[in-house]
Amino acid sequence: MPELPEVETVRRGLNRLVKGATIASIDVYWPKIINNDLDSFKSRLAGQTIEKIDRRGKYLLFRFTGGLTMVSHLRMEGKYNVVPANTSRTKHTHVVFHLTDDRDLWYNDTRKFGRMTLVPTGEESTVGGLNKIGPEPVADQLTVAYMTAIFAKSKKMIKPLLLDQSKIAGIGNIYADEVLWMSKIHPMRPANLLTADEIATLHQNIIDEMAMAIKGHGTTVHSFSTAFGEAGQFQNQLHVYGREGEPCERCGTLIEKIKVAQRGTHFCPHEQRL
DNA sequence: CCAGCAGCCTGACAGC
DNA sequence: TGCTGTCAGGCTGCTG
Repeated sequence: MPELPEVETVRRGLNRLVKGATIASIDVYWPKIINNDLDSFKSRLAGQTIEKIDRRGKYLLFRFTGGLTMVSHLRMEGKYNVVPANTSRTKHTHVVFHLTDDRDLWYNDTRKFGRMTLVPTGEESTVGGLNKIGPEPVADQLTVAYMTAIFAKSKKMIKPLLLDQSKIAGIGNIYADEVLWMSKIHPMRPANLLTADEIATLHQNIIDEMAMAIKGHGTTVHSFSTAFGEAGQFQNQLHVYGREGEPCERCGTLIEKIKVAQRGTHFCPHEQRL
């Protein structure tokens, strides 16, 4: 569930299902997922109530009574589920939060890449990538002036720059390809060579695409059958991601897939020129 | 500063 | 069928 629209969909699902719930106890089956001392993580959360779940970029912020925040990053495959108490866990259930209302909140993660960190509320900006995270991709926080300034300073290729969470929060591999196609910009173009018109177009497309994807409840690439984010419909509205070999919707040229900065990258070689 | 690459993990899929 | 290599929506840390 990785990019911002998917994480936002999970956040909304969690607020609907477990806001106000109280943790009775916690079982952890893959300790590396917890960045804190395990016993302290469990004992500090026992008895705490979930006030709400916030989000910053791709990070979920569970706000607890008692002034605690649990920062949770899903990385590639992390998922939350709510199940009846004592449901037998699956091979990919690595953390179980037992709630006091006869339900369990599961954290499932096939590849075990996700991480959780418990900190005093207000200190979440010390956690991992949150200490240097860029503005959210919404109109009142991400401005054309800001993008113009950071692009002018960088000769890096535009795609890896869009994926850099310290520059703009929340964009991942799917939406980076999508917004570059919409903006007719080659993914390998050095950022400092974008024109003012291209930056303005890209800025608008980033904001519109994120909003549209949230409205569509995110993108579901693999067909899983559980959890909150999986009602995602936005995969039906992708223009280039996963469409290599298919004709570009605008010009008919076949979409190509290449590697850019070690990431699979889809683009139209006719319209997206270097 | 940057680019490149290994590492973290498991599962799905293509090709032999 | 089984084996091998590659790939996957992310991020960190190391190297040159």
